[in-house]
Amino acid sequence: KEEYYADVGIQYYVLKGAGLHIDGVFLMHLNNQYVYDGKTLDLEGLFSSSDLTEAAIAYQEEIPEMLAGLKEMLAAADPPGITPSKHCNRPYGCEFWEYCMKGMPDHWVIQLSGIGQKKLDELEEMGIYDIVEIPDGFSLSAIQERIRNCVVNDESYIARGLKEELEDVESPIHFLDFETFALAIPRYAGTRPYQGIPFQWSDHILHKNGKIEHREYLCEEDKDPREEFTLTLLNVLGSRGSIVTYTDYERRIIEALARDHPEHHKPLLATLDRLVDLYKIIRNNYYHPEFHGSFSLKSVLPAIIPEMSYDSLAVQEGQEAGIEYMRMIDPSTPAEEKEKIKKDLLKYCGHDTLAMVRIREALLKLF
DNA sequence: ACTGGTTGAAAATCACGACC
DNA sequence: GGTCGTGATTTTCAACCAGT
Repeated sequence: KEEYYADVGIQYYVLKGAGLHIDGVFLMHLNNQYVYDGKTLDLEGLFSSSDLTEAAIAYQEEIPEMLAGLKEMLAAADPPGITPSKHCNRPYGCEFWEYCMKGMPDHWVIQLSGIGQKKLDELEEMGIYDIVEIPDGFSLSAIQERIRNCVVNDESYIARGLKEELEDVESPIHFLDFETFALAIPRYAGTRPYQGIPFQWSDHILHKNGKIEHREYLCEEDKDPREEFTLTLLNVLGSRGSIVTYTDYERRIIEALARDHPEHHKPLLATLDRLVDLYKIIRNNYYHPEFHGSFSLKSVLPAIIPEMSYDSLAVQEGQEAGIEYMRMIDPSTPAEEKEKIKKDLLKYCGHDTLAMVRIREALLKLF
């Protein structure tokens, strides 16, 4: 990747400047096609490296000038006058993002879902930062046009098909969410680097009579959780009823489980036909100005159900769940700490599935 | 009959945003 | 960080046309 050249170049500059003699510069890559056999890691297969010696040396001439520029910027009384845009988060997030964003409008043009740098530059050229100021003729995608309309008129968008799609399900309706962790160095036989390993599920089941039942699973031992995960999951899903998820992440995990566990292949594949993606339904059929351009559960939930916020949760996003789980199964974590993590994980995952129940319910009430 | 340019459809690539 | 679907953008390529 582009950014690694600078990274490697600067490391070379620092080490060389510290007096080390450097024969060559190499970048090591993880081979994500490598499958661990469960016994010994084959380092040759796991890693590959590319020789970037020339690129690192070529980069050296840019560094002194760059450093001078950086020093000057740091010594200045005022922060550099750079308009915040996409570059602030690419390739990595900038720690001044919050600070620089303060001056931007509540409905900033960057919130137009899917907008690229080109259109943003055009708007900046015209001095337009607020979605309400976008001129009529300006070319926008269907979804961006929808966002603009909703913001300008301060109203939500409800497509005709929303009710129909939300009701195109069979009872009992399962609302399902998985948590996974992904390790760079594979830990279990038959897995690859960064392969997502599911360790927890939550299922809110809406029965025909309106009763809501909650079932959940969390692997508590330090072992490959997939077998137990699969068995408990198949048991709770049974053979009837739609399975609602948010995005098709769960589908992909189930497909991977079916691939890696031939003994459960059939029943796992049978669940795929029952999946319904609530994210897709909302993206295609509904918008609320408080989404601020994002259809993630974290944006959609507070807009539709303000009282169900994420603030009170110890675990607030998926990545954190995986990290906390690793801490929970770590033998060096004290028992009471493990207990707390367990509670937080169950609370988080259950919160997401209940959120889906409530969102669907609230959207149906619009009709 | 050949060349060069244009057009438009199809395919490939890229960017984005969602999940973990 | 990985992965995937979606939609936009770019590239490719064949068909077409005008001019020689």
